This record gives sequence, C-alpha cells and structure tokens, in this order.
Amino acid sequence: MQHAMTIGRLAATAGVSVETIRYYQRRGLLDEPRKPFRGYRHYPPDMAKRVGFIKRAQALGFTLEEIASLLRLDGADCCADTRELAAHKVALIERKLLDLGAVRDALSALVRQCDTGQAEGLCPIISVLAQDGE
Amino acid sequence: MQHAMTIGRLAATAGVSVETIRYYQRRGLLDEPRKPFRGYRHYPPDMAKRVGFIKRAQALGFTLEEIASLLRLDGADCCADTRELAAHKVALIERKLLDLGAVRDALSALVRQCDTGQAEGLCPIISVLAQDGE
DNA sequence: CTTGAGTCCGTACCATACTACGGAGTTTAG
DNA sequence: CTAAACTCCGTAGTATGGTACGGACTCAAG
Repeated sequence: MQHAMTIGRLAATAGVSVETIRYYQRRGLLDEPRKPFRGYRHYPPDMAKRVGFIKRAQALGFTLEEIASLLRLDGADCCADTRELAAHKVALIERKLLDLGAVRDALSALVRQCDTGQAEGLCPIISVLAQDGE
Repeated sequence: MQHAMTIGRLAATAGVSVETIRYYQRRGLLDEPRKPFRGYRHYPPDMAKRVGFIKRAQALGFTLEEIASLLRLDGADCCADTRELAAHKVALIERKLLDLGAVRDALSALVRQCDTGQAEGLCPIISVLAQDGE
C-alpha cells in the first residue's frame, strides 16, 4: 500500500468532494486514519472503493443509515440480513412502479383528450391514486 | 357539504398532523378556507382526498413542488397550457419509471444471486456493491 | 525561504419536509 | 359557567445529505 493518498486525492479518485468524505466520516461510514504527529492523514486506496460502494448503494435507493449497516455486515456471514433489506426494497419499488404507471396513464389520457379536442371528462389525477393502498 | 370539518378532524381523517396540513397550506398545496368572523375555519371532506393524493404522490418520489403542479392539473379541462404541463409530467414519469425499473432489476438480480446460494464466503450483494465496475 | 495550494477542524449554512412550542382566542362537554 | 380541548398564528427546531467558510497549520515548487 505505498499509494496512500491525502483526503483531496481520495475525494478526486472517488468523484466526491473533500467535504463529503468528511461528512461520511462524521456519519461513521468511513473511518478517519490517525493523524501523524506532523502532517496530513493518509488514506489507503481501498477507501476509494468504499466510497464507490456508498455511492452505488445510494443510487439503488439506500439511505446513509442503511448503507452504514450494510458496511458493518460487510464480509460477515450476515448475507441473509442484506438479502432481506434488498428484497424489501424490491417490494417497495414494485409498488411504486404500479402507482407511477397509473399516474402516467391518467396524465396521458388527459393529453390525448386535449389532442382529440373533447373537453368531456376532466382530468381525474387525484382519483387514480385515491385509494388507500398500503 | 354538511360534513365540513375542523382542521383537527381533517388531519385525523387524512392521517397526518395538524401541522402538516398548515404546512401544505403555506406551500400552496391546499387552500385555506376563509376564517369565519368568529370561530374556526371549516374544511370540506374532499380536502382529505387531496391530502391523501399528496401523501401517495410523495411516496412515489415526487417533491411537494411537483405535486403542487400535478394538483393544478386535477380537474383541469384542456387548454394548451394544461396539455403542455401534462405532457411534461408524462415525460418526467416515464423517466422515473425507467430509472426505478433499472434499480429494481439490479436489486432483484442481487437477491436472486443470494438465493441461488453460490455464496462462497462473501454476500453477492456486498461484493457487487464493492466492485469498481462502471 | 517564501508563497500558494492543500489539510485540519469547527461551525454555519442550504433545501426539503416536516414537527414542536407558546400564547391567545374559541368551542364544547360536564 | 367553568375547564379541558381545540384552533390560530408565528416562530423555532429536527433530520437528511450535503456544501461553504474561516483561521491555523503543513507541504511542495520555484
């Protein structure tokens, strides 16, 4: 590991800002290397991978809290927990997809109405989501 | 409309807090009924449906800003502006559908990997997230 | 050896979407 | 008719996920 970096290089490598790195440290997602007696902290290159992990998990809809717990079970045999969390997210997303589809249909019906010039029905956006599903 | 409610009953019916109702009023998502000379404002029952719509739209990932413009489309008849706005929202939703669909596919592929039990040591979800890929 | 860039650290600020609080007025149940 | 409960209204605080700032220190190039 001769390629230890400063925080600035780490941030650049990981594609985030220095402030974001520090924020993740405060949130407990990254640990802060010991500060040398004189000089700057140096970060191992793996840290950049960890930041990448965080960013990818975020893009999949995990909160920083959830990501922190994923990172805590990293490598452990708690695959089942991770699987549960992911499966739960999938279920949430499936519902969102259905509901979003309904809203899209209502809106595009409105657009079609406009195009065919029939001012008959009024747009019922509210009612397409009106049932207390969930 | 003999069933006009006070803000407290509205909030209870809609399953949110009084403060949330007021907040939506401030944000322009709900209008505030006139205050009688002496007494409390009273809210029509439809208002609860409107709040329900807001909540469900939020769960779909719309911001309050976006929801405000969706609400403006409810009950709209077709003028050019309405058509434009609706078409724009449809495009927005199509994009969300694609993004969410991709997230779901990625996540459920990961869950399937867990299930096919080829877990030699590391959880597949963790190891995929840890990858530098992309 | 100076200067400019980068680091350290704390604090403050941003947007979003609430949530809580306090004091005054109003309503309603007993 | 009194007292609890509710409303009104403004202001202030919370959580999330950062971003910005400022002063002191340190490192690296000229």
